[in-house]
Formats: sequence, C-alpha cells, structure tokens
Amino acid sequence: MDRFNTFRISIEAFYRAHKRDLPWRKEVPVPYEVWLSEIILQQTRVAQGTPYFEKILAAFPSVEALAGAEEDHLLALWTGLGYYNRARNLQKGAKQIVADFDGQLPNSFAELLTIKGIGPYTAAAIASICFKEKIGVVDGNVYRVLSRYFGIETPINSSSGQKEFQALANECIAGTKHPDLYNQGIMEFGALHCTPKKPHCMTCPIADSCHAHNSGTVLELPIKLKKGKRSKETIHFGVVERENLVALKKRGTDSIWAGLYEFPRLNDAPEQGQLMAEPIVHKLSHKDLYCSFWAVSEDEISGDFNFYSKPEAQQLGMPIIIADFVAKKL
DNA sequence: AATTCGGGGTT
DNA sequence: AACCCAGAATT
Repeated sequence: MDRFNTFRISIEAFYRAHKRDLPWRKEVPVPYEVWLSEIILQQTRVAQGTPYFEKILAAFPSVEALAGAEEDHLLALWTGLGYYNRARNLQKGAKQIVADFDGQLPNSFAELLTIKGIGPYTAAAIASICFKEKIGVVDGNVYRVLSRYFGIETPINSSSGQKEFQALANECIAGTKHPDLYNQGIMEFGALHCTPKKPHCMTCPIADSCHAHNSGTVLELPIKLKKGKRSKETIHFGVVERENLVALKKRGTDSIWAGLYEFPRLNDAPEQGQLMAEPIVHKLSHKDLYCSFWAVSEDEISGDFNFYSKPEAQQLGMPIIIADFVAKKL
C-alpha cells in the first residue's frame, strides 16, 4: 500500500462519515446544477453561496433558461455575492453550451475547460462528480491538506506550485473507484477538519502519517507568497432624486463591479451638494474604497444615466454598498 | 509571472 | 487587521 492510496482511502472514509447534505448533491448529480453550484462557490464559502444557488436555480432552472436570461436579472440575483464577472461568464458559458453542445454540459475535463468561466478546478469538479473522470480538484482546501500531509513547501500562489499540486492531486485520485467521492472528500476534509487556524489534529485519522503533524509545521503550511498592501480609492457618488425616482448608471465591462448599476460618480466633492451620510470605507480584498454619497441636482452629473423607482432599481444588479443604500436611505 | 476581479466570516 | 473561502481571466 503506497502513501497515495493510504491517504486516499482515509479521505474517502472521512467523507462517507461526515459529508454534508447540500442541495446539489444528489444520488445522480445533475450536471447543470453542479456547474451552477461550482461557479457560485468559487472563492465563496458554502454557507454564503448556498442561498444564491437556490434562488438562481429557481429563476433559471435549465441551461436554456440561463442562456436566455436578461443580464440585469441575473446580476440582480447575484447582488452581494461578488466577483460579478462570474455571472457574466456563466451566461456566456450557457450560450456556448446551447450553441456548441446541444444544451448538454460536455462530459470531459478537456471539453469543459473550453467553456467560459470554467477553469481547472471547476472542470475537474464537474468531470469527477458527474462523469467519474479521475482528475484531482485543486482548491484552497486541497492546497492546505496536500501541503500539510505530504510536506510540500512550494508556494501555492506560484505557477510552479499550481502545477505541482495539480500533479499531486492527480496522483492521489488515480487509484480510486469513486472520483466523485474522493474529490469532494478532500475538500470536505479541508473545510471541516484540516482547517487553516485550528486544525483538529488530536482527532485526525491520518495524523500519524501527516508530515506537517510529525514535524510540528501544521500552522506553517501551506506556504503562500505575501502580496502588497491594498490600495485606496476615493469615490464620490452623486445621488439625484426626482419624484421618487433616482438616477443610476450601468457600469462598463472593465474594472470592478462590471455591468452593475450605481449612482453616477462625481470627480470631486461637489461645490453644491449635501453629504447624505458619513463616508463609508468599503473594504474589498484588494483595495479600500472610501465612499461618499452626495445629494446633488441633476446638472451635477453627466453620462448616460436613467431614473428608476426603488422597486425598479432592486431588479438591477448593484454593488452591495449601493444596494444597501437604496434599501435603507431612499 | 502578476494583477485584478467581492464580500463576508474567523481568528 | 490579517487571513481565507469548493478560482478564473487578463495583462
């Protein structure tokens, strides 16, 4: 029994004992539902993403429905989830699947990779869960579990590290009869047991053979290269109200909040305008946004904005900071 | 190889 | 305040 198989068998046993009951986990998985859930869960905790999965699936129950959706409708349902290009790419992918694959998810890792928004992780997840293909998933959980168990010190956010961990993941899954079970198992093990800060080593079924545990380096792994400090940005929003309507402007496809609606921006604090609340620091993972909301007249704003009622606005995709302002202050 | 995409939960 | 989350696209 080699080290890969010992590890894999323990992971599968853990999963059988501890698997969570999630809406997209079915006896016979539905590829569309697995795809949708995996896109939503990118860089997103299961607990945060699950309600979004439920309401987006209800609104768009099939690939065809998703392909035919109004972009603003999809983005409205996505509001608050973040990484909004996922939603836009999801719909591009749906159109691709309708056009090129007769509305059915392709059934191989290689073909799945050709779909917009599907990268190595998502392709491996769908291929293994739905079609039993033996490609290892590599997500944040897998980096942590593999680096600790096998004692890998290559930085996980380097391209060489990504290659090395993918190869290792593929070695681990190679001997299984249940690729779906193993791949979900290692993620579940990372999420529930081999956690970042307080791993449950005292009750770990594989602590005896874990390199990090035996060398006292559990909390040092995985290695991740530090990134620079977050940048700062100041934003002045111009809030123009007229007869229970408010001016909103749809953002372009570049930079943050692509395709979302927001109050038209002002270049600077306006000469004539009323500050509606103390400036808010909206923290993104890579920058801090210092946001001020100014009540101004229509001639202070420019560009192709339109006026919307509050209910109309709430049918559009908005950054959460704008959605909250519309909900509470208007 | 680096950077840029959100927002919320944990520590 | 720092870290992390069922990552991918772009430069």
